[in-house]
This record gives sequence, structure tokens and C-alpha cells, in this order.
Amino acid sequence: MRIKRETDYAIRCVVHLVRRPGEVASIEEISKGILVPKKFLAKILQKLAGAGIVKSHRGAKGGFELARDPALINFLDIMEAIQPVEMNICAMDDRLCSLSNACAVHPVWVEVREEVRAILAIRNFARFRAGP
Amino acid sequence: MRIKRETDYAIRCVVHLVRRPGEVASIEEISKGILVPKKFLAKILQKLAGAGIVKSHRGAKGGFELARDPALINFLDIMEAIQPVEMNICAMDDRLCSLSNACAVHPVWVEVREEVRAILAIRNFARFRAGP
DNA sequence: ATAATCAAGATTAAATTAGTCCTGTTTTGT
DNA sequence: ACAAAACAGGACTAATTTAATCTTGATTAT
Repeated sequence: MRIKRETDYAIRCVVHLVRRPGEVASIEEISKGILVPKKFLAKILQKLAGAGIVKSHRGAKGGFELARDPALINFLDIMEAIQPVEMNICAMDDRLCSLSNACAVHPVWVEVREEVRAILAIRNFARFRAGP
Repeated sequence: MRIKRETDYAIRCVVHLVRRPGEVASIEEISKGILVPKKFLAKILQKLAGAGIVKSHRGAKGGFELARDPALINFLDIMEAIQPVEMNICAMDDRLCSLSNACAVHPVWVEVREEVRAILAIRNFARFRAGP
């Protein structure tokens, strides 16, 4: 079980923005900073903007900045924006779940899912601020 | 982030065996019981056998049984056998990690990975035993 | 106006996951 | 010994997901 490259990119992108507080960074600039293909990064930033994690500015001198304080953005926020924590397939095939006794497993996946979400939620981006 | 179908199958398979203590179940029988394609299930059982979770018996009247008490088999054991918890890509691209300041993220993924493994490890299969 | 920059859908390419096929080996029962 | 009932394991195919690019359009500072 591993995270997608896209999620890794998204997190590195947010870290990049955390380190440039108050600045508006262009896709070009971020792309060079974190070594991610420009067009692919553009898609990721759209998702982050859609989730309210970053704010976009269009037009010349446009770009992106964090939408709120890094302490108020956590790893779960990013995951939700890019690849929600689902865990469990059996939750999605109710027909099978109701017929087969095997789906005593279902509630276990639900618990695990919630605990994984909690683990991600307690990790915020304050730790990545530029040193004093 | 979701588990593979194969992992779901593997867990349902182990639950099936938990419910038939002392029996040797054939692939045919398990396959019908949990509604998983026979040949695919065969591959999964090979992995579970390789991980020492089930014991296989070849030849006529052959089949599979649990290798140990259900209380001593947990969800992490199954994951390790089918799709290890890795989480983190950045751990696997050291070149990038050492060059880019973005990889202050690396240790976070390592922590998350360990905690997810712990969550899976505390869930054993005793709960799926047939009722009294 | 125009150059810089984001928006968004369509498309392609690569990788992973899911599943099948075939051939061989082991074991039980006659 | 031999046939039938299983598992073993590699090669192969199909489906799905992930990764990335292409194209065209909209917005904004100067």
C-alpha cells in the first residue's frame, strides 16, 4: 500500500509554499523548485485550490499561495484532495457484503480507515516553516 | 488510498478457514465459499503459504488449513504477504531526497507508515471464530 | 494590446492489478 | 502400478489506474 506520486508531489508543493510565506509562486517556479512536470503540477494545484488549501491568482504575475496558516493544513487535507483514504473495497460492494458471511470484515476496515485518517490529521505543515 | 482486491480476497479466505477449524479446505471449496475465481485464489493461497499463514497439503484430499491459532494472525500479516505497507515514495528515491529540501517530508512518512502498521497489527482473526 | 499566467477538457503512454492458461508434481485410493 | 484429485508455478492476457502531455481558452498586470 503506497501513496500516489501525485500525493507526494502535492505535499512537496505545499511544503514549498510554506517556505515562501506571503509570496505568490507561479507553476513555473514551483515546478523548478520541487522537480515536478509543469503541466502535471498544474493539475495538482487545481485540486488543491478546489479543496481550499491554496488560493490561485490568474493572469500575469499570477500564481498560488497558501489559503491559510500552515498549522491549519494537515496531511489528511492533502490526501482528501488527491486520493481519499478508502481502505476497504467491501464497503463498496453491498450486494456481496450482504450475501457473504465473509463481510464480518467490513466493520474492521471502517475502524482502520478512521484511525489512519486520524494519524494523517495530526500532522500539520507548521513543522516545515523556514527556520528562525 | 485503498487495499487491493487481492488483499480483500486474502482476508476473506483466512476468515473462511478460521470458521472451519481443523478442516483441510480445497481451493475449489474456498473459492465457492467466498466467491473468488479459483485460479486467482490459488495464487493468493500460495502467497499466504509462503508467509507461513496457511499450510498446504498436496495431492488428492489436499488443501489448506491455518498454520496457527487465529489469535496469532493479524491484518498486518496478511498485508505483508500481499501488499506491504510502504506509504512513502520519497523513501525510495534517495537521489531526489538528498538534493531537494522538500524531503523534510521523508521522516513524516516513515512515522505514518509505522503507525499504520501498528493499527493493522492489533487486529487479529480471533474475532471471526464461529459462535458458541 | 500583449505577454504572462492559470483553467480545463481530451488524449496518450506507462505501470499496476486482475485474472487465465498450461504444464508439471504430489498424494490418495484402488 | 495407476488413475484421479489436488496443489505449484511460470507465462500470458486483459482491464484498470496512474502519470503525463496537448490544446485551446480565459484572465490580468503593464
